[in-house]
Amino acid sequence: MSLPQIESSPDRRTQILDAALVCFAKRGFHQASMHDISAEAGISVGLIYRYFENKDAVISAMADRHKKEISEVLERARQAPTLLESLEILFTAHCCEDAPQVVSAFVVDLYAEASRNSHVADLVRDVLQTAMDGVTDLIARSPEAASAADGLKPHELAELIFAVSRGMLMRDVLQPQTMTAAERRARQLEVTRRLWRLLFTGQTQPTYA
Amino acid sequence: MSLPQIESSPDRRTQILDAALVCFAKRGFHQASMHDISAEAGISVGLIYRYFENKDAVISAMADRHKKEISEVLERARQAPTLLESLEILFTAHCCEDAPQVVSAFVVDLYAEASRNSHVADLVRDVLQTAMDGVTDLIARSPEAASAADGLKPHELAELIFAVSRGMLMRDVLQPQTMTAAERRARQLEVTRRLWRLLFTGQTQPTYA
Amino acid sequence: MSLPQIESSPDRRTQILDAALVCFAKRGFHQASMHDISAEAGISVGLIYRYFENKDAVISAMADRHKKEISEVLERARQAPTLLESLEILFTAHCCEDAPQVVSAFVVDLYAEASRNSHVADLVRDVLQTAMDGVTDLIARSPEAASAADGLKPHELAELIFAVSRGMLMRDVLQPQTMTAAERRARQLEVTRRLWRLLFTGQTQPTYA
Amino acid sequence: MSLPQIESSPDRRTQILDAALVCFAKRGFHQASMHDISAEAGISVGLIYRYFENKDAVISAMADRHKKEISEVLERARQAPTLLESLEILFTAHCCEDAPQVVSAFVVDLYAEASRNSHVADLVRDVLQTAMDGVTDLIARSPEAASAADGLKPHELAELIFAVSRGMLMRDVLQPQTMTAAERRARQLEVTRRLWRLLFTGQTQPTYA
DNA sequence: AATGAATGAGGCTTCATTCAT
DNA sequence: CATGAATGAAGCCTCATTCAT
Repeated sequence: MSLPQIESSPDRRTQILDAALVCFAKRGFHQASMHDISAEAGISVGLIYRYFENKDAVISAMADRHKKEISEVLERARQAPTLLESLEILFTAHCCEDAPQVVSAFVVDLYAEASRNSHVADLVRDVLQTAMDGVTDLIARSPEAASAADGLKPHELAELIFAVSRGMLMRDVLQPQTMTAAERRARQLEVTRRLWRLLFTGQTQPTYA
Repeated sequence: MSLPQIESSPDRRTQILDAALVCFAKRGFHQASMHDISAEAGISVGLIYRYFENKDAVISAMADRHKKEISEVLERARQAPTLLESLEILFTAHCCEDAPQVVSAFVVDLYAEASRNSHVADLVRDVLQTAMDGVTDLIARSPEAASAADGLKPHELAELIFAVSRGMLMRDVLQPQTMTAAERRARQLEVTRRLWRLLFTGQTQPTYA
Repeated sequence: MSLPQIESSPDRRTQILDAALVCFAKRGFHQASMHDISAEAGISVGLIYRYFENKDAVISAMADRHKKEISEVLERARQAPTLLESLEILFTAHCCEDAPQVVSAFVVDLYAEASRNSHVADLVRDVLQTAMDGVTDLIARSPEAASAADGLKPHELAELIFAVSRGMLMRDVLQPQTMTAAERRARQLEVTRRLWRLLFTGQTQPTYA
Repeated sequence: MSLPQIESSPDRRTQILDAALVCFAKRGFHQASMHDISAEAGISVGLIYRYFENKDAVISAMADRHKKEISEVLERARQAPTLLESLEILFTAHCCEDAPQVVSAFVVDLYAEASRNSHVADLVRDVLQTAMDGVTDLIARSPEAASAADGLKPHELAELIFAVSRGMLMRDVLQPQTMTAAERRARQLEVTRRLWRLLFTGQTQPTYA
């Protein structure tokens, strides 16, 4: 596929979206001004309008990119040798990227926005559905699933997993900004393993012991 | 004649906060204008400033009220006869009140705000800590805890419970507004029971083993 | 003349004007709010409107009162045994009252207001004219006037005297608020005497000495 | 193509300050709205904020510009051949510029503002000090000073001169706006000469004594 | 392609004034 | 006589967006 130079240079768009992520995470979608974004990107305000129709388009594009990033994470998770490792990848994706709790704040804002902006809501729902389907599939195909706790079906397990994931991400936002990405990651991993043992280790700890 | 004079009539404050909740949920903290709130409350803009120093104070007061409401829910949960019922109360508190998904959107916004407004962050963290402590205690004292899955300690179980709760609330925000409070409640209950069985039924595997 | 109780109790009016002076001096006519005044007076906002039609009326009444106070100062000056003492009274009137540089700020504001509010302008002009006439008369009748410097006529001398007086008052406003009323007074007296020697001591210091 | 980009085009600033002067003189610092200023300048409100941080900054800049104008007047006064001419320049500077009594009203307002705004107070005090020093120096070096009345020292003479100057300016504000700049100038000149004769003609008494 | 000056609507907040009690 | 809750117009300021260069 040839990339027509019209309809935006991908590099510029990326540059702007990178800047937007920082600004959105730092101040929120609607508190971040177009000027903030342009300054963060090191370009002029007007230039943003050459690549995005308006601010809402930037937000939508961010949501879109988020969707792609989640897809990639999912792909990586899929290729992990064990289910546990897959889950670890999924649960820590948001805290080891470039910025520490930047992503968490962005995602919480994304959900908040979704509750009012149906376009964003559709996107987020779509992301979620895709990811859930992927994980459901992952579980269904993993050997551990056989001994899944309590006879829960794969899609029920996936739902619990994602709920915990979202819940931890939401909590992440409250952590003082002094917490490093590594510390956040460690915390997420701990919970992931706890959850994994709970869901897939079959009879957990033998009661009779 | 009652004397509401000194330090603000609680009724007015309540009226304003009720209106603010609707507006905040509908448009978000920063997209909701003071005019929106005054219109929703059926009063003039200026009057809000007799009861709140500024918009931030309204947001803080909302957070504060949220804290008290959570405390009350916790109290009710504490008085439930079984742990399962306690959890059901905790998990459905946000979707059966007066407004349907209003509360969910508000809470997600609250966390988003917390990531930037340290005052709000402190409040939310405080709410969370109190609630977690309460539930930890609840678990520690419940007979089911003895057979808790996987040897998880009460506070670890509480952490998982709250993560799921937050995660479900976050998801709630994506539901089309056509979903009724009852439907949301049903969904929450289902997940709650699933989680409960998982965590507290002792041997997750069939009892006959 | 009997004083009808309608058309305002003089005490309340005085109380309000006293408070207004403090507020006006502290914040300026238009920066001082009616609430400021009521708080300073220890009464409710509404009560001010029982005694004054509106804020402008308070300002006008302040100007009016200023006029009467100047008249009284003038009267005292008239009764002083010597011209120098008369001048000393006139020059220091504004810095020994209850508050220190409160009055100076008020008067400067009064002139500023006069430049836009023709009602106030008329009043201030009237005050000035009356005072000038009084001092002109004082000079004309004093023995020192005979040896007045340079053959200046009484009204020309009066004009100079008032110019210096206003000029010193204006400067007063720049003094850090740490300066006490006594220090201000001392400074004013020094200039007064300098001016007096200059204007009325006949051949000043003999040149030949 | 000139580069006015960085740190504000001086022309725009000047244009805004010119408009602000008119508005401030007409309505006072705090009564003049930003809209008034923008309308007077023929630009939009928002544009002012590209050149000034806020309204206070406009006021400060006006005070700053006043300072520079006074410096220029002082410089011109310094180059006058005789002391009398120097004084005439100083005394009439404010009433012959572009606008008639605009400047007087502005200066009175500036002093009023100085009594509450310490930043402005510092500026005005600085202007005054510089000007006083300049005139003191002017006097000290002029031959007339030798025969100065009454043995007054240069700085004492300067103080009197400035007091009279300020006093006349204050009075200027009361003049009906029908008075032309020329008439104001004439009046100022008359007083200036009177003062000069008084202060510097040596023996005020006829020379034959 | 890129800039940033310019616009103006809209948000937050204050405050003079009124009026029911 | 006195209060202070209530109103709403108006002021300051921000910011998404446009457009001449």
